[in-house]
Formats: sequence, structure tokens, C-alpha cells
Amino acid sequence: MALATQERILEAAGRVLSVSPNATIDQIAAEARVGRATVFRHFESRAGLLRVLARRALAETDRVTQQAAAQASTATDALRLVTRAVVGAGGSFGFLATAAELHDEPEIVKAYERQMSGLANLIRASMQEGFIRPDVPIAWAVASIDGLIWAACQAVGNGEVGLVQAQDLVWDTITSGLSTNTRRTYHHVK
Amino acid sequence: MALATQERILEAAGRVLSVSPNATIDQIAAEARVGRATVFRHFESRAGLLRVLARRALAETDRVTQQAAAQASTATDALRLVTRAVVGAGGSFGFLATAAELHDEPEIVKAYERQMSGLANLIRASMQEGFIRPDVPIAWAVASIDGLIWAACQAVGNGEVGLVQAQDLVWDTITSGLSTNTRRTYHHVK
DNA sequence: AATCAGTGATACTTTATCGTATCATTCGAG
DNA sequence: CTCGAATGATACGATAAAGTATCACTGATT
Repeated sequence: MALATQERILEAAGRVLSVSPNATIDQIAAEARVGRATVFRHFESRAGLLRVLARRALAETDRVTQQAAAQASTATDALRLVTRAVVGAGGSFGFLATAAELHDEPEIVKAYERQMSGLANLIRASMQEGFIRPDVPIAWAVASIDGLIWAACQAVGNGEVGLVQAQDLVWDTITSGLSTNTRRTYHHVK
Repeated sequence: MALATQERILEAAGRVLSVSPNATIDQIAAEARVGRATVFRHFESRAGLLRVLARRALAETDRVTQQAAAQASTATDALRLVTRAVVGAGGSFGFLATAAELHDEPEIVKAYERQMSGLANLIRASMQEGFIRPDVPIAWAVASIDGLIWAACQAVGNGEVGLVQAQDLVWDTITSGLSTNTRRTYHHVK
């Protein structure tokens, strides 16, 4: 059952690393209920395991993103569905942000940047549809949506809110913020 | 110049660790333009250095938070000022989120939780003032504001937006989100 | 029953980094 | 000028984790 074992290791690694990004191979092996040697039978090295895991997480994000975008009729709706989808898949890539070793894996960095740039395009399009306010810098829209998605994943992980509610809350916060105020007082800085 | 050296090391550590959380003492010493041995003359160990740094960052956050809160007449205004202040101080505690070693320093964890709970109180009070929407779970308000502050610090660090603009954007996003929509469609999940 | 791929356990080597000890140097105070 | 505190450089020992090698076991397949 080579495949099943490899799968178990990857899942265990995801779980452990999202909590302690510096977890050792021993901890990962223990979490997977597998001997430490077996980990090295399936992955050439710790870095190799990390790479495979990151590749998978990014591919999964790509998958749900593209699937969500395909269902949407407008860019704004795509943005909404993609946001929901990424929050839903959040558990699987939670470790990416905190894993320092990945920051100098060009392949991973490139894939991440591609996803961010896709998000930026969606935002631009939604802005042209009149949904996203034109006075918000694109960079901030990307950063803040990313931050809200991240916050949602954390909150779900902590059990503070349920997944479905979190998905609603993210989009709702993007749409109208947290206040009862309907009129904003933002002054654009040139 | 014992004091100046110690200060240089702390600042260098903050800079290096916010980029690579697993940086070695050698890297920190190099960044501080100081011999590795000197680092150990000023701090008992790597963990000790981390502790001092974290203590400082949390104390600084406390300071700006309390100062901001003191100037405010309402909880909502305090929330606004505190948010601005923390974004402004962002550079100094950026490493906290990614430093895994700190997660099991009870003192640090406790201080962090105290700050989060202070934020929650501010949000509750602002909700009673009618600013924060009553249908938003407090936990989500805390998480999302935290996420937005974090996003702002990152964006400032990357040079994507200026500090002042970032401070405006965070509060504006909290207040009214990113969309032109003024009417929200949120359905509260019981 | 025989075989064999996959596994657990264990021992070993290697490497990186921490932390300590030591000595020569520098720089400012007296 | 002299002294002493702070520093840089270097070497050393200790430890933890990575990665390798080996052996015995198990459970399917034939």
C-alpha cells in the first residue's frame, strides 16, 4: 500500500506543519503513525516532502479557483466564488504562509505569485463591473482579501466559527465591512 | 557602548527574523555588524533574545494602544485610533506571527492573548455604540481586523502602499468594505 | 508453501547550530 | 600614558536533527 502510506504522510505533515512549522521528521512520522525511515523511503528529504506538499496545496487551490471561476457569469461573482472556495480549501495550505523554507523555492514562490496575480485580475475586472470601489488601490484589495481569507482559515481552524459561516463572513466583510455605516469617509491619497 | 550594541542587535534581529524566522545567530550578528560572541554577551541564549524582542514588541504595542485609547472619546474612535497605531508600529512586531518558538513561551502567549482580548472589548463597546454591526460574531470581528492590520503591515513592508495610506485603508475597509455596495446581504447563521 | 515488496525499529554518520572559553585588540576615561 | 571594559575572532564541545544502512517482520500474491 505504497500510495496510501505516502498519502498518510502528506496529510500528517500538513496537519503538523500548520501548527508547528519547524516540526521534525520524527513528529511528522509519529502523526502519520509511520516509522521515521518510511518517510525517507517516500520522500528524498525533508525539503522534498515540503516541496511536494506545497505543490499539492497550490494545485488544489488552482483547482478550486478555476472550478469556481468557471461557474461564474461575472467577474464579481467569480471573485465571490473563488473567495469561498479558497476559504474552503484553507486547511490544506495553511502551512504555506508560515513555512519559511519555502520562501526560497523558486517554483513555489512563482506559483504563489501567479495566484496572487490572478486574484488581482479578478479584482480589476470586478472594479470595472462597478462592484469594487475604484478608489481602492489594487494592491490593497489583493492584500486585504488575502488577509481576510487567512483570518477566516485561522478562525475556522480554531473552531471560533464554522466553515460555512466563515465563508459568508469573508465575502460580507469584503462587501460592506463590519460597520453599520453605509456611507464611507475614505479620502483617496494621490 | 554596551547599550547601543544591545540595541543594534535587537533591531537587527527584528529585521532579519521578520524575513526569515529561523535565522541563525550568525545571520543576526552579521546584520547587526557585530561578532557572534557579542550576541551571547548581551543575551543568555537565542531563546532569551527572542523573548526580549517579543516582550519589547508587545510592550510597544501596548504603549501605542493605550496612548491611542486615551485620546479617544468613544469606543469606536478608540478602535480607529488603536488600529492606526498598531499598523504604525507594525514593523516592530512583524516577526511575532511567524516565529514558531514563541508559541510555547507562556509569557508571550499570555501578553498576546491579553491584547486580543482588549481588542475584543473595544469591538464589543463599539458594537454597543452602534458602529460595529450586531450580527457580526465578535470572534470574526477580532480575527478580521487582525487580518487587515497584518495585511496592511505586509503591504507597507513591501512598499505597495505608504504607511499613512495603509492606515486609512484599514479603517476604511473595516468601516465599509471594498465594494460600492452600501446594502449588505449577510444572513446570520444561528 | 515460497516469495517479495513494504514496513518498523534501531544504530550509525554527518552536519548545522548553539553556547562557552580564550586571547588579542581597540577605544575611551582617568 | 595606562588601565579596563567591550569587542572580534577563533576554536572547542555539546546537541539535535537529517539522512543512511541494516535486519527482522508481516501480509499479500502466486
